Amino acid sequence: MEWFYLVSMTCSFRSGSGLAGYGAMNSSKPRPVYPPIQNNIIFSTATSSTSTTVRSSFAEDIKLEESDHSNIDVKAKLKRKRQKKPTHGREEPMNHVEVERLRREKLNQRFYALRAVVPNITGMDKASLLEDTVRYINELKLNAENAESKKDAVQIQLNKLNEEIAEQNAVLEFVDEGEEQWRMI
Amino acid sequence: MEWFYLVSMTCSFRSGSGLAGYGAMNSSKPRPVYPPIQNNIIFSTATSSTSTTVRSSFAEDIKLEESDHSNIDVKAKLKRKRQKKPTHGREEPMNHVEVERLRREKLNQRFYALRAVVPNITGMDKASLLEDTVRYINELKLNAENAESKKDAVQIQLNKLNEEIAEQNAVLEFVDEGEEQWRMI
DNA sequence: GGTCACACGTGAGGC
DNA sequence: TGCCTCACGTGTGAC
Repeated sequence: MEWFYLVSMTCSFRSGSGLAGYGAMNSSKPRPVYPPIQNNIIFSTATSSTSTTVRSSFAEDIKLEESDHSNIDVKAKLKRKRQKKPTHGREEPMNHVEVERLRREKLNQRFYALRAVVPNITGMDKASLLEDTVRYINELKLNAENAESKKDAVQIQLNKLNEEIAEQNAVLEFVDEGEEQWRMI
Repeated sequence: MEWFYLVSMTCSFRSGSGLAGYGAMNSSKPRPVYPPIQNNIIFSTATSSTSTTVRSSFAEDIKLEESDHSNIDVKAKLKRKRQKKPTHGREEPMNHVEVERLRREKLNQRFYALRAVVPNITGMDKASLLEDTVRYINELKLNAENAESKKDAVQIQLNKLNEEIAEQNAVLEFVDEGEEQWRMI
């Protein structure tokens, strides 16, 4: 496992080597691997004290990296390159390549952010991630619904008890009043 | 807007025309557009009676299509094609193409399913979808947490009131008993 | 005409 | 070993 590297390395050194020849510079890029957050480990729904902290800071790193590098630096570079060459034979579709690379990069960052938010991920591929995301959203919806209905039920019980207590207080007051009147006689 | 078509059209007619020449049959495929479910309309969190039904049936369609077509039919076809040609000049990487197509298709179905589950989608592209998904998950988490804590608070109040009522009942019983004894004298 | 987003085929690499 | 997933460059249609 010597090819392990972090997520933000995907956004590094994007300036040179933009030749239009296809499949030439493809071998220098290792396959990305995801940081070992909740890989193949089934968590119960109650273990969210430590992992949440780690994942939150991780998502913040992603967000900072995304809003700093992608949206300003690369786009300005693209603008400059575009104005230099109006229409040539081979250097024209280079910015298209870079734009596409940027789009892919952004999409992958969103995937990483999603991976940081969704627990109980069963697989490492993107399809499994999306599947688990749908499952998790439905689960959360059900939980919220259950908690809400339980809260409503308890609230109804509490209101009923409040009425009961008010009634009992009225009875007590009446008894006290009668007792006092009875004593005055 | 005459190029509007449904989602399940992406999964149709995948059998023939697998030539290795690139970019030939690409012009007959229009740009995919997503069904008009909650597009640019901001829903509040309380409107989930009609839209949920529509989205649920839609997700079921996706699920059925995926588990029927992708996992059995195409894979069996790939197995047969693979055993026929061991190593040839041009027909060998065709199954790779088809496998890749299948993978892309599956991933897109997951994207559609996610789009059916997540409300308040701000953009039509995949990156925005994932961004809104993360936002929605955090929102749901917060909602569940709030409902749970509210439920706990109301439950505590109810327990306190129950104790109070029991105490008052004891007092009443004591008063009744004393009154009875006082009357017997 | 330029931008954006997408699907496609393809090489590479991990399991 | 083959199977599967991924990133890449490219073509293309809609804005």
